[in-house]
Amino acid sequence: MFSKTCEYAIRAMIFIAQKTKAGNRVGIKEIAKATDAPEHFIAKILQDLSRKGLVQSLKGPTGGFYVEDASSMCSLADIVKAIDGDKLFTGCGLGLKNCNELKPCPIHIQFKKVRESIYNMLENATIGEFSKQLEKNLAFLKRK
Amino acid sequence: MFSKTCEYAIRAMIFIAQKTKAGNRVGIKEIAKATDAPEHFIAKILQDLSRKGLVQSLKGPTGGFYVEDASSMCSLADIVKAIDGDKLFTGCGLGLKNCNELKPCPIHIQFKKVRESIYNMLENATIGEFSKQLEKNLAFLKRK
DNA sequence: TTAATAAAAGATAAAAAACTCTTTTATTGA
DNA sequence: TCAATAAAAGAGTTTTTTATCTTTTATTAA
Repeated sequence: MFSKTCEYAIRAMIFIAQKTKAGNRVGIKEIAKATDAPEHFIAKILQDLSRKGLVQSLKGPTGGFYVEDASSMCSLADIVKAIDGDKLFTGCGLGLKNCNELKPCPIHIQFKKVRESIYNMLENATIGEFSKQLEKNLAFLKRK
Repeated sequence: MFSKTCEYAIRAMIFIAQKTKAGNRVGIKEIAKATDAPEHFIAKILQDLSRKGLVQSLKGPTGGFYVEDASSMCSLADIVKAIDGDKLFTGCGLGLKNCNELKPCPIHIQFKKVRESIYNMLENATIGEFSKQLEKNLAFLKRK
């Protein structure tokens, strides 16, 4: 469904949002541990998200990653678009470039419905909401 | 959503089923052209599907690929499972191995619904049905 | 103003996915 | 039986994704 890069990104964003709410900035090492992701890899991913404005960061001592108020309202769809692009939401299920209503691929209609339900889910799911769940221990981010 | 390999596989299976209904076996070259796939690559994929019994083939002159009656009832879900495995249907949306009802990841519940709708769609979509659409020119398989 | 800290940036490596080419095997029909 | 045909099998190559390592830049606080 999502690339690994995107999975790491979502996990990291949720974790950072939670820490921000608690009033802390958080470093790469802690993020990597908490989300069970390769440290240098998640660093690259966050660099990218930072350039795109989905997360904020500060260098130096007491530095780290955090999210601005606006960012905690960002949806999973925003993250997925930033990392994987929008092919999941708009592309043809069979990878055909010229698939459309007029010249549909065989699974066009069925696939459209599924895509819409995925999009709705991701669009309505904000990072801030999830970080609440995390805090209440109603959800988890670690693999083991 | 699906790997490219899987997309090619689905396109090829639909095309072969249609040709079988018309009473013909069909060669790799024709399949590659009709589904806009790399010839040697789709050959490998069909070898695999053939070993798994989803498609049949005969070597030599007049040989080619075809589907047994039973195979034309095979669903998209069968093909996806054969090629991509079942991680799309069972895996965690965030790639967590230990995600479950008791210890859910933050998107667990939402994701479950989406996965179920994907599975239902793929399970209820048979190759035979699509080949009918193809024949009636109600659907298409080529990229250009 | 300097030592420590932490992210940014750059370069490289490993693994997986996508794709290609060549040789072998099975089948046909002349 | 033999030449032609077509898939199977084997052995690559290329590209993309995932991951790691090293150096640089920015910031802080002592």
